[in-house]
Amino acid sequence: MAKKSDLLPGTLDMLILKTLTRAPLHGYGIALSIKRCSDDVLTVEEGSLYPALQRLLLQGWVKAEWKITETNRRARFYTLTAAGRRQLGLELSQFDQMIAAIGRVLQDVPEV
Amino acid sequence: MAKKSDLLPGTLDMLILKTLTRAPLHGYGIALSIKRCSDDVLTVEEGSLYPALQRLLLQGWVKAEWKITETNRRARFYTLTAAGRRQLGLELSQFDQMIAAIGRVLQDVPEV
DNA sequence: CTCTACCCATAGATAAACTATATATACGTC
DNA sequence: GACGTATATATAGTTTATCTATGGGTAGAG
Repeated sequence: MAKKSDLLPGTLDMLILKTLTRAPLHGYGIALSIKRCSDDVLTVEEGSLYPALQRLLLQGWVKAEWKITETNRRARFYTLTAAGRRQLGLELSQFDQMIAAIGRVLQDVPEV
Repeated sequence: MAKKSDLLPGTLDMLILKTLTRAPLHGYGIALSIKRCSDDVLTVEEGSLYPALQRLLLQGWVKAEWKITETNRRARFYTLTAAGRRQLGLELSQFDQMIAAIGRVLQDVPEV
């Protein structure tokens, strides 16, 4: 009942960019990382992840190259670009501002 | 440049329901209240607000009646129902959980 | 009588996320 | 050697939420 979304809409790009600040990763690894870091609260579906990566590539915020994984499979590894790092900074500050603003609305005296 | 949205998508219903815990309000008043509470960070556009109110009515989370405002105009005043109060509780807890999860992903050791 | 603030509502566009599906490989096990 | 599971990428099609752009209308000030 009422499981609206696996993510907070509007936060996926930020989460991906942040994940890539640690190390280049392939798509599958990004999804796993976000899932694990969030203690299974955030699940990035494939149908959300790969289109998002295409967007980020197109914007020049990440670059990609095919490599072989530790498990000996072909995979596209994504690396954060300088522009991507700037974009992450921007998104983080906007996110903080929004969350703070929402907090102000939510904590405003309940009439009990 | 990169002003994506006036709101964090997925949070509008919660903000409206929360606003109505203080007192019944008409649509215009709800929008003003959210804008002011958030120090002008959150702006609820009319094209977002009224469809949202229709959704909430349809779900039975608010009820509406036409009244006359303090400024002597006709307006629909929305009141939170018991179901709406439950829904708000649910959305608040899911929101908290999401924000906490996102926080864990975002604070996770930057590789500097 | 005109302007501003107040008030409601919908149509259409856009964007982001979802479900479902397709493809493919490495490796373990039976 | 057949089969299942975990790994890995990708797209098509749907849904949903928000936005932009409009339309209508009233009260009161100047």
